[in-house]
Amino acid sequence: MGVLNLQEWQKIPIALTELCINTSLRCGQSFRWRKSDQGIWSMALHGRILYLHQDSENLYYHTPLASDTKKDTSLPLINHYLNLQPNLSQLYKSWSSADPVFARTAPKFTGIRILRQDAWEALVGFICSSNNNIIRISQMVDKLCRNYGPLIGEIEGETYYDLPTPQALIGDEVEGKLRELGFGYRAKYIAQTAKMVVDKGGTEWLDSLRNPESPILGVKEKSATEWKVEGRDGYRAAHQALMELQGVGPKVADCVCLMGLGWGEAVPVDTHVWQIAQRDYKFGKGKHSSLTKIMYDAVGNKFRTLWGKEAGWAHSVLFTADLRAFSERLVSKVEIKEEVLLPVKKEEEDVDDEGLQQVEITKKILTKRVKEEGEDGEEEKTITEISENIRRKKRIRR
DNA sequence: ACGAGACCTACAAA
DNA sequence: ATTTGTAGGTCTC
Repeated sequence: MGVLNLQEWQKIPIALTELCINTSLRCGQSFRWRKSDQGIWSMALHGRILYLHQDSENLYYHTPLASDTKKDTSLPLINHYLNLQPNLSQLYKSWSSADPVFARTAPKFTGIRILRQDAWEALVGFICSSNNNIIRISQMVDKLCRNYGPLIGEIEGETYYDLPTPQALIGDEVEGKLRELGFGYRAKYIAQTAKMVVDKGGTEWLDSLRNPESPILGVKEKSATEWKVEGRDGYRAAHQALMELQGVGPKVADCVCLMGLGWGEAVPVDTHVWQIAQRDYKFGKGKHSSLTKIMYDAVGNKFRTLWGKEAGWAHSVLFTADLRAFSERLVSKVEIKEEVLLPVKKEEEDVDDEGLQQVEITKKILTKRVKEEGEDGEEEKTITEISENIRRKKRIRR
């Protein structure tokens, strides 16, 4: 991508704590954005190619090749797509004051904003997401666009396709073709779901499930029904309707509700969130150790109680912090220098009624070199951890 | 209601 | 060099 000439670009003053595209565009919400090595994000959106770039003071946008009328509509489109209306730092403050766990994690993950994607795009993307990683999901969505979507344009040697409509995916050959393209078992899900969506009324049917407070571009807001801990009625109805589709379980349905239909209270509970719930919110102790439907709903209700109407937004902050690609931000580059095991004692110990046990205690001295990302570059330090290892060995019957 | 397998693929880690 | 595990789950017994 050519030289970044920001003078031709439009800009919106915005702080990184209000929006951080480097995080928001690659934390697994949207799978079509590309980033050039000069830090320019690009994607085909609503019939045009959109470039984005951000520094500490401004968000810059540019629509190369677009007609003047399309350029004129880019600002409202960006406001809509990037969901710039809510005051994010205010929301972070209120989530932090309600929840010490959030308060501890959030400072390193500011500016994470839920995008307002098209419902159909979110649906397709998240059907692809099962048992999968973000890189491959992105590759799959790209293949879908290149094989079935409309060509939007070519610039700087890059071609841009938009997502295919559901109607473009109802052919009998689609499932086989998608399998060839490496979709695996998700090929059937996409093909079936496309047919079902067309059957139910296409993207208009999907949009009928939207949060009326977050309508599609150009449609006037209406107020949603009253708040409940389990989510508003419209959200519950949308979730239930989506679950009828092939390849759409509770988690994918919640992703579509949150990122494609504007229901801020939707909390997708995946393996990451379930682990967070167990580790930091005392879920899964004793009974209910697995993520059953009961537990799935309980986790969502817990977070909605804690964080309120935009619980899904807060959830995404903790989710992102848990992603492998971002975990370096918590502790980056841990290198083990030395590990020493010192025998301390070895003895036999009484165990109630059971007999004698051999007990071996060792001290583990672990020296690590840790690099942490600070404001200006990296900081290196050496950490020494000492832990006691207790190994109970054979049982000796009395 | 709950649990266990199977399901496609690619790529890192052992 | 092969094998194993895992990555934003869902469906079917």
